[in-house]
Amino acid sequence: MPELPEVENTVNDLREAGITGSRITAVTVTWSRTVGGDSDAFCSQLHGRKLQTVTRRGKFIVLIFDGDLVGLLHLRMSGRLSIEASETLSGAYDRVTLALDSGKTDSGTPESGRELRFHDPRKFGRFLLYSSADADQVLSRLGVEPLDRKAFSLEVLSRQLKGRRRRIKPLLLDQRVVAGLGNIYADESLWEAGIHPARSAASLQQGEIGALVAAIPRVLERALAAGGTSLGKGQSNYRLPSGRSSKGQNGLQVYGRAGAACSQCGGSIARSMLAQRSTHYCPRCQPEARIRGVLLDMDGTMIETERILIGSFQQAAAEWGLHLAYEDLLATIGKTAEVSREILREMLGEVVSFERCSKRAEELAMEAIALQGIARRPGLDEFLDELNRQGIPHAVATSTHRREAEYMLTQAGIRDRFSTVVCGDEVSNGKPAPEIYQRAAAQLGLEARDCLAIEDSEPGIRAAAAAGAHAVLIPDLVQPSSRARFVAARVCATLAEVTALLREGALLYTP
DNA sequence: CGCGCAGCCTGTCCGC
DNA sequence: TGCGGACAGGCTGCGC
Repeated sequence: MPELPEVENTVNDLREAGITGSRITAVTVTWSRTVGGDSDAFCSQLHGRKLQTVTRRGKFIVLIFDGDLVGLLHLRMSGRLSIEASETLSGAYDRVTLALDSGKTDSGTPESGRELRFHDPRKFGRFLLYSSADADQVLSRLGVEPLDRKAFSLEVLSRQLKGRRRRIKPLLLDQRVVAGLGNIYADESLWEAGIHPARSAASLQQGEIGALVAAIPRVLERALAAGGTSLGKGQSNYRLPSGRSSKGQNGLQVYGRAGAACSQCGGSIARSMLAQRSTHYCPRCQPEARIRGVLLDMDGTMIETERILIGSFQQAAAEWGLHLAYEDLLATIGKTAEVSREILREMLGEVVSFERCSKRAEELAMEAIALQGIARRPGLDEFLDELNRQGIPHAVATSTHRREAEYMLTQAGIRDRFSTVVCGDEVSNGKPAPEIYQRAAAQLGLEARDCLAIEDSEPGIRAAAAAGAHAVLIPDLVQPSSRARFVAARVCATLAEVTALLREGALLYTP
């Protein structure tokens, strides 16, 4: 049950209750395994000791007694401590009870006897005694304290994660790595850092580790301030020793919220099993992004056809005496085919039909291409080289019809770099419908959600996102709309930037 | 090294 | 209402 904030609150509550300085006058154990199997040894060791200090390390409550005796108390799933007057009836789940002498309060008034009771329905909790040297040895196996600002740094966590192929969530739950995180706060922290729980630790970028280093203390401090997290109302629920209530559960963003809306993106919180623990996350804010293939748009993404097409259309219109502004034509880029057709139709007015003009424009474009070829967009060659180097299959996913696409790819000198090309005339619904991307992924033998899709236009990025691909937007001639930015998983300035991410492994999150 | 699984325990909740 | 199964905030040990 309890994680670091609940344990910390418990410790604080014990301190406030003023039990330090008390002497143990009687010890009762009703479940011997709680104390390591030998109740008699436990009782006789504790009897007559004076409790000197109560502290916490990770999820352990550390009770320091006089005479080199240290109690390490772990609440595990359902453990709870309470301080009660001796005459209070003992509960059915009290596994260990320490009677404390009537110490003096600050004012010097004698108190009636009190008892520290270890209540633990599920019996997983442990209360073991050690010499201080042995206790140190046990505690030394724990990882860094996440609330220790100095100790819990980017460098320290980076070192812990470096080269480890283990998934990040089980790693965070490993007390040897970070001491005190449990299932709730591991999920919450990963959500806050925007990291998918199944990402391999080694795949995390410095920036992501930085986000985690910031998120973990934030999440824990918030829970601490709220008095811990208490779920449900049953016997095994967390309560403070004093019986005060906690309300940290109200601040949870993902834990126990499967199916509910993510407060950041409105998407649905998912729940799955990871390392036998239920795991909650937002698939949109915490993308897994297992990139197994890359799908590339053609016009504007790989080759500079948009400029040629605009120029040709302008030239064609001029043959009918119409002088269209380059900027106005530019505005048709990034619209769906239907919308841009309507805009162009309006520009041409009664002078010439859209069909005639675009047919002429196409001829002119082909002439221009035949004459000058088509330029590849900067960084394309290096990007394709990198894909080949890493053995990542890739395909073209274009709205352009087969005949023109083949011609343009050939003229641009990249036709032989693709064995898979899906064209607009081969699907029933063009972009922004997801069909082109779905088909391209299928032809690579993949699912679109395992693919990176690279696009320059809004309909394209919408198609890619709708197919479930990890959609990267590289704006070409027009500034991306806010909607395009919203659906894109990432916006990059150039293909070179994507190549760099690919080299770093930032787009290749191994599960 | 990292994963999955069983085990340790009892209570609660959900569907039938 | 009863009954079986899934699941619960933790951690360990084992086999692959």
